[in-house]
Amino acid sequence: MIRDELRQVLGRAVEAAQKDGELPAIAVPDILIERPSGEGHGDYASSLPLKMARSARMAPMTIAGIIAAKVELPAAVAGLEVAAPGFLNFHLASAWLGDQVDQIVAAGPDYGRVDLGGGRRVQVEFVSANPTGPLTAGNGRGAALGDSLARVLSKAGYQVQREYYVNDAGNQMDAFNGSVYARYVQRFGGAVELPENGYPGDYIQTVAEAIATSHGRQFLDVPAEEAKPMLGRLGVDLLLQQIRIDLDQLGIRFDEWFHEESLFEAGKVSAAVEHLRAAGYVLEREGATWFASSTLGDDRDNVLIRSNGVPTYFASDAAYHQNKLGERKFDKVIDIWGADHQGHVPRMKAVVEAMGFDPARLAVLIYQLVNLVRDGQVVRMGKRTGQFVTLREVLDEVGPDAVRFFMVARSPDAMMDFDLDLAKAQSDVNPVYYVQYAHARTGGILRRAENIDFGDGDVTLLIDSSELALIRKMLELPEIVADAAQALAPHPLPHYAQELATALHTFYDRCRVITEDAETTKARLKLVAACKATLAATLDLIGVGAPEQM
RNA sequence: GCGCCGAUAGCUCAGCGGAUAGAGCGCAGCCCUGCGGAGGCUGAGGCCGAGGGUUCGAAUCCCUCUCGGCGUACCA
Repeated sequence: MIRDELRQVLGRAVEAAQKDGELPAIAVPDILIERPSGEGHGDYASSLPLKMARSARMAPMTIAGIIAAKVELPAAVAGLEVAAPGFLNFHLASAWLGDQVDQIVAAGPDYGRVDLGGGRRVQVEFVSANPTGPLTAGNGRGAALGDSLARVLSKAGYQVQREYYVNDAGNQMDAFNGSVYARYVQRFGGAVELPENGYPGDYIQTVAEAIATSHGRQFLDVPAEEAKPMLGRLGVDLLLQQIRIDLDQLGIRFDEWFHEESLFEAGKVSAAVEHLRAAGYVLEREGATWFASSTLGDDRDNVLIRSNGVPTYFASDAAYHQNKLGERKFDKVIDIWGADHQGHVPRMKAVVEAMGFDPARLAVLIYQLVNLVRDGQVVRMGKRTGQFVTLREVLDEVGPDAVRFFMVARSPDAMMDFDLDLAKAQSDVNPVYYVQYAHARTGGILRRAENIDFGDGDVTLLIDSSELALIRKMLELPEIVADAAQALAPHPLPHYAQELATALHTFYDRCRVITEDAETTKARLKLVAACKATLAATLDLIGVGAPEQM
């Protein structure tokens, strides 16, 4: 990446100046290369002289002049200028810019790839919604975020595994089992009340109905305490099936569906507790077994095993993370949770550390919850309340591409009001269609020029301001990928996609591609092909389709 | 109470230490007898929640406050 090259070039220039005594031997601050905002500030800029001024006890402009004199510019850079109050502005050479078009065409769908990961293994665990109900619109946000992040990391040279953690153990399952049982019995006219903290949602009746259809009334003859888990098991399977279908429609495939129950079956949960005990982090108090998380920065201790002998969700989660980090040995594990699990973060970090792992190997991403707005009213979401809008409804109403684009575009930190009516009303002017249209347009041009071989197109003919602007915009993709991978934040991608689409449309409006001028035609076709590849790569990272025609 | 997150154009949101604060939608104009007008161009519209501080420089960092979301269980 040219950005890294400029960083190195500046570093060497400072070093040389220090060696020659033109600059004092102070510690050099991090060299940041940024994209200047205004016109006329070049393609890249650095404020390094400003940052050095204080400790060097020299005027920023003087430092800038010294660095500029010492710097050895790569061929890509046509000029470097010093600008008040102490910026260094780089201008890219248009010959080099044109050359990048060839590079992009050669890279094709691979364009944008950077090697940050060096093949290190990263696991992204996301969605992981309880299989006690359908996915909600809120889960859709975690789904879009997680999958896009996985795509970005993969593009950035990591070996990525996508995992869905199925919470099919614990006392919420008891509540679920009892709920399905009640609806099942009621279906056949029996009088069994929904359990006290059961699931009131209508979908439980749908599940019970489905089981009644496939299995008949056979569970009525089974003692209740045996029938409940059997019915619950069938219910979970049905719901997981639906969850897979929803995710599939969003273009999300998990490499692994990891069942919490398997940890109990293999004795991993008690093993984890014993592991913590051996490490000296377990204490018995009030009849329960506690994890001493307060000694590791959490503000309170946490129960691992209740006084009734039943392990908490936290205990199995400890075992789960031991499995991820210790047994499967991922170099990095990224958990993506909704804001309602935010309180779980400090103890999870603490338990990972207590088990002897470097806590930096675990990153927990929290995304703020989604408020669904319908008829101007916020719909409170939650499977326990039975009041929620399903992902399915949103998918049916707005379509998967718009859902993904919209969900990925928001910073995870920002709470989000998803107005269904608005999303529907806006769907025909949705930014995603604007970007997809740009891609289809490149497809249309190339189809029209099928019989023209533009392989030897001369890129030095691309000199219109809109052509150069488009090339510059395409060159940003690898930087965006690198930044997104580093920050674990894919949300700049949709914004970039829009800018790229605008650059294409502007070019299209100013420059006719297919003309009598064979040479210009070939050069521009090559530019269009490069843009098509860049758009497709960007859309792929977001997880939406890149249609050939619309 | 304490902790985490948010507050930027009429609306939905980017920007999160740099040079005149951006985009989409909406609004007001303009551009088609040429490759897909689901397009392009121009304009109006901002005490960047409030107040202090740090810095050559703050929407961006620190402190206080206001409002909103979430968390603060032997729930998950």
